[in-house]
Amino acid sequence: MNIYIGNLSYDVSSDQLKEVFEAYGEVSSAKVITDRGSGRSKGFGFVEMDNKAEAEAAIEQLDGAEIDGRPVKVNEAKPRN
DNA sequence: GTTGAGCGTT
Repeated sequence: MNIYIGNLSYDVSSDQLKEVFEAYGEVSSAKVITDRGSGRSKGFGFVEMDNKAEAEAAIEQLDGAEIDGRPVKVNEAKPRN
């Protein structure tokens, strides 16, 4: 399952994002999107979890939770084009 | 600061 995380702090790295989600299950990949030109975070990211039940639990538990002082928005990701 | 890449080209 693919998960979108919005309203992320610019200080959160892909590794930190992965650590947060790993508290709820196995994370196959995690990525914070950074601006290609400036190299700075765009304030959102993605996490992939193989186990659907764990993914749904992570979304439910982490939506609105604070990461680095910011209440993040978490939901199932749209497909990338 | 809300739905992904790439930077020697796409």
